[in-house]
Amino acid sequence: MFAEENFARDTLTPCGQPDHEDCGLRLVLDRLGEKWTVMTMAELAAGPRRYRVLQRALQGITQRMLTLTLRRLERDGLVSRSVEPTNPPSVTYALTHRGETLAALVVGLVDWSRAHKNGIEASQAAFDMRRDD
Amino acid sequence: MFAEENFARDTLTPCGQPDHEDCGLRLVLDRLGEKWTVMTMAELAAGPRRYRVLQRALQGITQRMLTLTLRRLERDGLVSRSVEPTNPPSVTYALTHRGETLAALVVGLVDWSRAHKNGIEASQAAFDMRRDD
DNA sequence: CCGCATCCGGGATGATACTG
DNA sequence: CAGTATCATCCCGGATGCGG
Repeated sequence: MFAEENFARDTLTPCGQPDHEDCGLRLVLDRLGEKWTVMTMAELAAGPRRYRVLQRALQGITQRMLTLTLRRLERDGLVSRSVEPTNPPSVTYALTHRGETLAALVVGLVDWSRAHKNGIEASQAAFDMRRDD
Repeated sequence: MFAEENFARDTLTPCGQPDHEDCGLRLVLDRLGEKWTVMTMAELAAGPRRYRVLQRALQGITQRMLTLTLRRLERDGLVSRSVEPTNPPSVTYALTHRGETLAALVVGLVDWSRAHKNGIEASQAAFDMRRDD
C-alpha cells in the first residue's frame, strides 16, 4: 500500500495502475508493433487504395501478410473494406475516421524517425564501438 | 553478447525503392514494438529511476527483459545509464534529450489508446460476431 | 542490489502453391 | 484481381540460476 506511493506522475504513466494491461495500451501497441501495420496505415493515409496497389507500394510484403494486416486493422475499426462486385472484383481499403486519428499520430512517429535516424545510428555505432573494443 | 545477438541485422527491410521512405522508420518501430519499451519510456518520462524501482513499477517484467529493454534504449541514445560506485552499486536510468522528444509522442499514443479502448473492443466484438455467423 | 547467461516454447513472419 | 492454405522458420520473451 505504501510501497509505491511515489506516483506523482499525472500524464505520462501508462495508467498508474498496478496492472498495466487494462489501460488499452497493449491493444494499440501490439497492433503497431506488427511489422507492416504502420507502413500500411501510412500508405492509406494518402488515400484509399486497392489491394494490388497496396501490395506494390509496400515492397517486400507477401500477400499473406498484407491480407493479415488489413484484416486486423479492419477488425479494430481502423480500416474499412469495400468490395465492388465487378469482374474481376475490386476491393478498396480506406482509413476509417478512427483510423485517421491514429494515423495522425503515426505520422508524427514517422517524421520523428526520419529526423532522428542519423542520430540514432550514430549512437548505436558508438555504443557498439565501446563494446567491441 | 549484444553485439553477437545482432541488433542491426534484420532491422532494415528491403525498401530500396524510390517511392517509399521507410528506412529509418523500422529503426524506431521495431523498438517501439517491443513489449516493454513504451511503458519503460513512460515511466522514465516521470523522472530518473533506479533499476529496482523500474522493475517494481513495470509489474510483470522480468529482469532479463528489463535489462534488455534498457540496453537497447541506451544503444539508441534514448536512455542514459549512470552508475554510482557506492556499495552496493546504484544504477540510475534517465531519458536523454532525444528520448524525451520521443516520449512526448509516445504519450500521445498512450492517450489515444485510452480514449479509443472501448471503441476498438466494440469493433472487434462486432467483427468477430459477423465472422462467427 | 544490479546484471548476465542458458534453455525453451509460442507466435509472428515468410515462401510457395492454389482458387473464385 | 484478391485472396486462402500449408508448411517452414525465426526471434521475442518467459523461467530460472549464477555472478559481481
